[in-house]
Amino acid sequence: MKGSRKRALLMSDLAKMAGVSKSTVSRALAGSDLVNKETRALIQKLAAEHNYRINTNARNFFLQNSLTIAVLLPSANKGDWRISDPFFLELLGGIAEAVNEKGHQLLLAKTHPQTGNWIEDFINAHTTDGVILIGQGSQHQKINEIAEHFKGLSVWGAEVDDGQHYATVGSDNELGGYKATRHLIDQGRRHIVFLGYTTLPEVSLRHAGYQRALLEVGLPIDKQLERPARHSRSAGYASTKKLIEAGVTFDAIFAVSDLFAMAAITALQEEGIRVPEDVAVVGYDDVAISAFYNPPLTSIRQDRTEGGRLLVDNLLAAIDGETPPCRVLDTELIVRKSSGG
Amino acid sequence: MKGSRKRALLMSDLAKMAGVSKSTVSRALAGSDLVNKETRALIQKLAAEHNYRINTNARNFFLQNSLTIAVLLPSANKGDWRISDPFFLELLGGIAEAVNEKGHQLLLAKTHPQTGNWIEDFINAHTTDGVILIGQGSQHQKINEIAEHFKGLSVWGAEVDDGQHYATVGSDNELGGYKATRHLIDQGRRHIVFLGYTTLPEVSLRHAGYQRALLEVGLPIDKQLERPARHSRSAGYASTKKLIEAGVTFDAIFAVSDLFAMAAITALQEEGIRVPEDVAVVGYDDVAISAFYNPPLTSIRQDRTEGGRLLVDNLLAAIDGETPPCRVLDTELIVRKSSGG
DNA sequence: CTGTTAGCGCATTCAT
DNA sequence: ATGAATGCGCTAACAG
Repeated sequence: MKGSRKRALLMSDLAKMAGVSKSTVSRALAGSDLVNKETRALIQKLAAEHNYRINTNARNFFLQNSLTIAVLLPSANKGDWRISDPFFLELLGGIAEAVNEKGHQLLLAKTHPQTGNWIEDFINAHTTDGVILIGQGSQHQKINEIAEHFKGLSVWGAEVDDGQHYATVGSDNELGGYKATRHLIDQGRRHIVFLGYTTLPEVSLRHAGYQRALLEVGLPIDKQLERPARHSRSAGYASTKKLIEAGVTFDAIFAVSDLFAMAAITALQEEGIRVPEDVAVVGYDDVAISAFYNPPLTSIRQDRTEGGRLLVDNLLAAIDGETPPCRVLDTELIVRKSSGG
Repeated sequence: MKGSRKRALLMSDLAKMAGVSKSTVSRALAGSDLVNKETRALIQKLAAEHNYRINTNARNFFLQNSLTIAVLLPSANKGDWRISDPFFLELLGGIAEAVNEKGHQLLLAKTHPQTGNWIEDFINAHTTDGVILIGQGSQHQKINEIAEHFKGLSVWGAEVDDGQHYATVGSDNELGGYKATRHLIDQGRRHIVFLGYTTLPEVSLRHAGYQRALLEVGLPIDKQLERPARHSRSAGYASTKKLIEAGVTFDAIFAVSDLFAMAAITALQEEGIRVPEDVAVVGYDDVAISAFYNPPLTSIRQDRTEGGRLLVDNLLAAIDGETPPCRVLDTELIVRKSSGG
């Protein structure tokens, strides 16, 4: 570290102090039983007293690993980082927790999927032991190709097909979509808008759940009510505005993210449409602010702590040569005022 | 990287292919003029074709640096990561942008200030070139002690005093507090609550601005209106509830963060108090969701992109042995519906 | 139980 | 303009 001037303490220094060899110090610090209890204690005391810190660079270099895990957040365009969705942040928190528990460090990187250098850069730079991808987006093909020859991958998203070479972690999207829609139906709503971009695997599954709920109670599937809006705040707003302008009749909205739901509600209220009286709204993710939204937002909760843990578990397993399974998290319907409950 | 089995391509491999020595390859890849134009081109072509990636570990080890910057996010208690405030996330986005531009990587770490292992661990682990601290919190003393003998520090927060050994980057908190309060006064409000925990340097300055605005127009400083609530969502909610229960008269709230403001608004509305008709509210940060809150939130905007850039600039300067100055960012009042505008 | 030796992959003298 | 030799700090054989 350039910042501190004085030469750092080395193992050889400790060795001199303790009157032993570097190897013994190395072993003692690693807690090896191979070394005499007293010498070990002495060395550890010395290290603590002199505030010795191992040179991680040297260690990683020798060990050919880094105890570091990269988390890649796809960013649509510069500035508009998708991480701006609190859900990803909360998930990141869960990942950080788990990564720390495993004694690893977390490297955070943004990526444009468009840009050539992508996952591969990390893979080969030897700078991380593995890569967690947050959101597979519409990159399944590309990811799958990479996963074919590289195993240190763990992906937040949805299982796509059987020929998939990487494991995903994600909530039970189909069931989540079903629960949300079913809840709206149970509130007496009949014209339920689906707000989301079904090209994304996760969203596509939520959409399947939406349709299942409708069919189950004999409601028609009205294409007019399916708004293929992109996964962003402003798009949710614009989409809802267009829906209103088009004069489409609806009494509920299922939005595939809370942020999206909030944007929709903003649009509704600007038009004098009341939530939940005129239109009931359910979101997805149960982001922290949702409880403090006005009206408080009904949402489908995904457990990010558990999600982060599973992502890390899967990754470490993959690095060890195992083939971890795709994991599906429970979803929970959190009923608040926005759905009329 | 354990994940990929086949031995990685080394410089010596490229050297063999090109029929030159390792040194030449090293120089060619670094773009040195010392090497013949044609050989250089050949080597670079070869490297690209065979998808050569330099072993970052080895490089860092030799160079004694890491091209890595750690960002430390203080977390109050496990699980409740302060990063859950979108503002920090947005700031993190700005930092990531700047870090990338400088060709560095970003290591993200949570820390409990209580826990012994803190900044020092990073400093001595040689794993990062420097450390960015997000929010000095109430740790000024501790940080200052560290900064005395270690220069690779850059801190988001507020300048505390002249004997300070580290540089901060932050918005003009006093002016921000003033602008917010003055705006409420201009809306005809007279009983303005200050919601924030003044132990934090940043908040203390915002509070100073609050008082300046009041004094300027001859309004009394009413201690009853100053709520020393902690910097968290739920506390903002609880604090506001208590204020109402106590029967204190007020017609406006200046909250020191948007999240805080939203929590307050939720509390108000639960009690049937209308925003902005009965109570006008101004927040701080102008977080992305604020525009889509209901009512849309008036707030003091801090430029996180610029903030991130300055934090990184300051850090790199500090690492190079310079003594960068504390930076103060402009603030901008964004008027939306919550303040009655 | 402990010391000696060697080498990870790179960038950099110092030669040519 | 290029090559040979050196060493960064550590761990892991291999000997004792």
